[in-house]
Amino acid sequence: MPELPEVEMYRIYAESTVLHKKVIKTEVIDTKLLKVSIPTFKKHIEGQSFSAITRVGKYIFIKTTGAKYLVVHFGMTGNWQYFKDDEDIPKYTKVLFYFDNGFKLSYISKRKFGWLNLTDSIEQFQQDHNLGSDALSTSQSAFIKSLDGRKSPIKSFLLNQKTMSGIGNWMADEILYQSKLHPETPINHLSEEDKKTIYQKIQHVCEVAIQKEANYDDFPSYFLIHNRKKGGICYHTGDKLEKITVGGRGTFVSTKWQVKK
DNA sequence: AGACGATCCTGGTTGC
DNA sequence: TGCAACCAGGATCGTC
Repeated sequence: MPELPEVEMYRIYAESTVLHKKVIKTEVIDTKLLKVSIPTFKKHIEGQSFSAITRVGKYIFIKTTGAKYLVVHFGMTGNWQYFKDDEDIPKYTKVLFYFDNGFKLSYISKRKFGWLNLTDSIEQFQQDHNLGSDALSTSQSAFIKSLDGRKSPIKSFLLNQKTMSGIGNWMADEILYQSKLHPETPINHLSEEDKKTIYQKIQHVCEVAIQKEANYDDFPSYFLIHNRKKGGICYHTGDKLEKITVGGRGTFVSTKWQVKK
């Protein structure tokens, strides 16, 4: 699932393929994934070049030489691909960008959970959509302060993009596994030490995942992700992982390793 | 305001 | 083997 590290890879991919290229035409194959009308979309994208590509959480913002930014979210099965020959058009292509060098960029979405949008500025978009700062650029003090007065399970908070963005389901499980904390632990039961640990593990998981280019197989062996499946075993205790639901999401937990407070 | 459950969507997996 | 039922998940919306 594209979470912060995967989306960072998509950003780098776009930077090395479509940055500074001019869009001569767009083709919207599935209008449902477009948050603006097709005429508005075409008006602001066609004829413009992509001048900068940044990422906040799981969102990518492509600055155009026009007035707007193109906002891209990949949902749970999204991707994009740069290609030239028509026969190479990827399956599940939903939107196509044609460039003046003959290449195309396909926005791919298998389960249609992603979308494209336009915005005047990144800050404006963050305000309008309650999108907090990127997990990698949130300070420890801001993170700890944002936990004040909350009682929900810590995992639910990590999944919430409002104060800190980029963490999705597998990362939340990974962070809490490495923090040795049970995902259902209420925030108000966490010690100051726990909060610091969680913050550090957020940074650690993000950094390692990006360094390994989001290839799960290359992650260190103590990472939960290798065993995050039915019948998976805890790396530390050798016990079978439990599958529970937290915040409405499937959650893997090693009950002996991860303390519930 | 914060918490929480339902909803969207469809390919892949599981179960009979 | 074939088909139906279920599952996955991020963000959003409505409700308490």
